[in-house]
Amino acid sequence: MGRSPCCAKEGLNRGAWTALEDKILTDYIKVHGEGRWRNLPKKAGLKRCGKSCRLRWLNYLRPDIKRGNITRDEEDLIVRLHRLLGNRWSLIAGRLPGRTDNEIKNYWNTNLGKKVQAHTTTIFTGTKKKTTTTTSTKNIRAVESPPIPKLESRVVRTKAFRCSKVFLGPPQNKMEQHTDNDAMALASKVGNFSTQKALVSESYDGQSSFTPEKENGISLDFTVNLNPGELFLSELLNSDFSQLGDFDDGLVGEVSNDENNNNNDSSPSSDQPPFFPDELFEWKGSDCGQSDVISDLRSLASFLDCGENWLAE
DNA sequence: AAGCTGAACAACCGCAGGGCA
DNA sequence: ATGCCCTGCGGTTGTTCAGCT
Repeated sequence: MGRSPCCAKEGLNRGAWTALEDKILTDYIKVHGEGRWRNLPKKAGLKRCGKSCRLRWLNYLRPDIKRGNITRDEEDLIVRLHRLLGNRWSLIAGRLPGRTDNEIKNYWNTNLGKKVQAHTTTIFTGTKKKTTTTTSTKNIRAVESPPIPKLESRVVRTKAFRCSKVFLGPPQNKMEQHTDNDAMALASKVGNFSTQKALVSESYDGQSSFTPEKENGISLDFTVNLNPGELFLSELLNSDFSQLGDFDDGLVGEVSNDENNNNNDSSPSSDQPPFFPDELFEWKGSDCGQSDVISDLRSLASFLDCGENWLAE
């Protein structure tokens, strides 16, 4: 199918926005509201493309934007969420009121990514490498920050669709059957628990199914058909994980079977195995790397438990 | 003081998904 | 079912600025 270009580039301003442009855009949005970005520049009298206007508004002009340094709490949250979500900056930003995905992405790329990388290198090699962020005053915050937990590749791949109904397909083997049943038990136990959103991928027949992710030679292949329901990742992040059991603190950053997993791409952007609560892995005695996953979930849970306070500020 | 280097961040670009006609 | 539009997302680039030599 054809696609018209986002905007005709001729005669449009590019680069940094001027104060006047900012004012025009802000005034227009105050009057007409957000949206209709494509037509906005023409109506507002801006020589910008709609995309540019949207970006400028969302990343800079919005009144609820929180400017200033990323706090340690925010930094910690970013690291933890990134560990689980990967480069899902918009999702991460959704947990950081006033912060934009662009800001978080930039901050990650310039600070946290390096720190995490350095930390990972240290873990793998046992040697302390000098980081690149040591001298600049801009990086004082980074230097003062505590060691960042190792970036693990346990990333939840998310898609924003809902799931409310679960269908148990015929078990293909014992382990898969067990997992299915546990998943159902857990889903009913925690109500709105919404890992489904993160765990499932949509199949072509309109149903959703767990993607048979192969990790460490273990197939997680089982099918759970889900209709769009009420579950979102945000709900997952808001879920009361305490219902899942007593979670310890301090699990983030623990080094587990990395040696067994180092065939994984360290980049979180690659497809990653889903994470599951403990109940899904009573069979976890097999060495298939799930302890990391569980650790991540626990970490997220404990973190979110303690993190809601400041988030609510 | 001038040039160089790297960090920080704003902005751009291309792609994908959803909605609608 | 198809095609188009709109929007959002993530990766990348460009610019500015501070620190260092």
